[in-house]
Amino acid sequence: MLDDRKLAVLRAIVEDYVSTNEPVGSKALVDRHNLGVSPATIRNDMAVLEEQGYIAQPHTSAGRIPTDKGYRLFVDRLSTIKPLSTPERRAIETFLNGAYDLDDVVSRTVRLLAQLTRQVAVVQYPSLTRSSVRHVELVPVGAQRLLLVVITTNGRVEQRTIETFTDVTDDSIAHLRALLNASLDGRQLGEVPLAVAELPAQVPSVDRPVAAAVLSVLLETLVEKHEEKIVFAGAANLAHLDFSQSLRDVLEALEEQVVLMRLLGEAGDSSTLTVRIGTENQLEGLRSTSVVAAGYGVGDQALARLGVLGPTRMDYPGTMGAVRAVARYVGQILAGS
Amino acid sequence: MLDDRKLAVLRAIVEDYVSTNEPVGSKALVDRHNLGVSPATIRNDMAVLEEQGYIAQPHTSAGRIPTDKGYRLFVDRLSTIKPLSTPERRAIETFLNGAYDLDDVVSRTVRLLAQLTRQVAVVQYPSLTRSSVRHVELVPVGAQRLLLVVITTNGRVEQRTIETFTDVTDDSIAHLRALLNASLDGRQLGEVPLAVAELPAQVPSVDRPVAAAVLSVLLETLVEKHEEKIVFAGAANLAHLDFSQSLRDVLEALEEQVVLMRLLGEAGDSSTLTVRIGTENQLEGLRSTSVVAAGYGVGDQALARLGVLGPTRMDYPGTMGAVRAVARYVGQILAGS
DNA sequence: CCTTGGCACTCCGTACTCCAGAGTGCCAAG
DNA sequence: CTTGGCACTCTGGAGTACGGAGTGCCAAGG
Repeated sequence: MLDDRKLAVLRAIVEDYVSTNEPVGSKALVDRHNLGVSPATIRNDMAVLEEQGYIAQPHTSAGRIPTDKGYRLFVDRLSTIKPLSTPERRAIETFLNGAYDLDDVVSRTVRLLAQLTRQVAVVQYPSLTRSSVRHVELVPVGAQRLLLVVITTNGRVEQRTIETFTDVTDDSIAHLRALLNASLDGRQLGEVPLAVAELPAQVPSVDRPVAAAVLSVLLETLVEKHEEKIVFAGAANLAHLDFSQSLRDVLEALEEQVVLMRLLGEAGDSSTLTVRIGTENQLEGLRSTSVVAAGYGVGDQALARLGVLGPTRMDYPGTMGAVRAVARYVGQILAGS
Repeated sequence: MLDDRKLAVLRAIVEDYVSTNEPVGSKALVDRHNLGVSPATIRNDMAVLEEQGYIAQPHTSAGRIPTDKGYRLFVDRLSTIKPLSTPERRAIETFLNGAYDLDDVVSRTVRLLAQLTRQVAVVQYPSLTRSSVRHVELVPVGAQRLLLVVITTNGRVEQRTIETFTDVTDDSIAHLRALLNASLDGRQLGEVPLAVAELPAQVPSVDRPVAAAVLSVLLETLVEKHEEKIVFAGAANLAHLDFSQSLRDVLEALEEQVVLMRLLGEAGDSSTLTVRIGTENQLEGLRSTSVVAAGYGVGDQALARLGVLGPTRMDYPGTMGAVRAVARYVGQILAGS
């Protein structure tokens, strides 16, 4: 269907359009890439590519620009991920090594990725499911309120306040705390629900209501909340693009955790790069943006995802290289901590 | 210098310009406000106002727009803070009451304020200086690393990892933890540095280096880090404004914690509203934005600040009302927890 | 001394036309 | 299948004209 030269033409169109942001014509194409044929020949090829839906022209008698389908073919078959330069690698290292905290790792990562790609970076907090409980703390706060703190092996600390609605004696709290630690210490988070189910039986009946409240909050905290937390950076990089009308939509999407979740997509292997181009991600208002995302984590197991959002007219090889490199490095950092 | 009618003219110009976003002329002015005089008279007044620097015209033969100085006079003398409507108050209540967490309070507050004012909201995390230590936890994490967790009375949890560079026995850790809690529990954060200074003497000399590392991290955590944390929301509200060239600058400023700190300004009384108009805040790129900020906290003591950033052409009375109301309500929430 | 109507003037924004340039599609020849 | 030629289309910028809004000034009136 598409011979080698037509594919070369498509690649050249994508590359030129990405770098110049202007529709590219047949003459410019033969000038900048030595294709060894004349503009007229290119025009014939372009007509075929257009008929098949890989490129389009904004107006009659303008150059061609790639369609989403064209970018898709480019990403899948015509490009190779561009490795980062040495200075870039070094920047990643020095920047991320300074982090002292999970929060800090995430916030540094997102800023780093935004700077590297000059686009909007999005990072999801690592999931806890693969880590274990290291310690549970239960502290009275004010009259009828407790603070529950769970410390996990990957350095994460989750906290929640709990309304008890009745006064609780210090003894009861101490007892409950001891019970929790005895039962949960060292346990993988995935096993927590089972372990928790057995606990109420061991609590004196007076404290049952309080224990129930604590346990339900504990489950909520570990199982649900943290999965959703996502941060972004680099919104300023959108401004110099000519988004104009849809800029507002994009900014709105970035402030919606749920939307960002869907954008980053399902967690898979750590190493897999996902690219969603234009209308491939269903969201209204993100029709002209692409997302390059990857899982990151320890070993092969992805803990969460991170990625970059930019215009469909994006440097895919470079962006993919940056996302992959950062994802790997963050994985190493997390493994070491 | 400026008689009552000239002030009324200035007020009318500000109000009209804010609502229409177009330079306002003498005829439109007498039509919309019943000033009881003719356009020619208004023109004379306008000439005076312009000479004094309160208004300016974009071009000869265009209407007038307020200058920063004009807005300043308007805010100081010509406007009264607009109280929120009942539905708005109710929205604040229901929205903020659902929060279960300090993080949650802050993130809900910032989104609420952005929505109420349809501008960019900025909220600083509450300072810890007025609260007390409720509990200190020290947990081994991996081989040569400790996790320090400090729980404070206002429900905040601070965490940091510490490199020890040597192996530490569980006994040493337990001892150090007991020591920390004995010495710091219930102490106001302001007093912590003094209390900490006395601790090393009570540690066996073998553990001195580790203790020193822990204490220095403890001080850092409580005294420095948390003061800087600031979040924002509502960037999408900037898009529909015609910022165009400076939009990038504004977005960049919003991602710089330090810049946001300076924007919110010094903490003063809880109840004081601060308004910085245009060039009054020295920052490049924020020349055409204004900031309305207020301290919030428990009682009269401000713990931190929150505010709104928008174009100088802003509804000051409405924005000030929203900021004041939200600040008060957040104070109540914090006092109750 | 302030206010008012009249009037000439300035300038913006829009609409319109015109033209060059870039790019295309098609065709016939190699 | 490739290529040069050619007529055609469309965009974008430059130039021009013009209505409208608004001003500043002046002289008259209260």
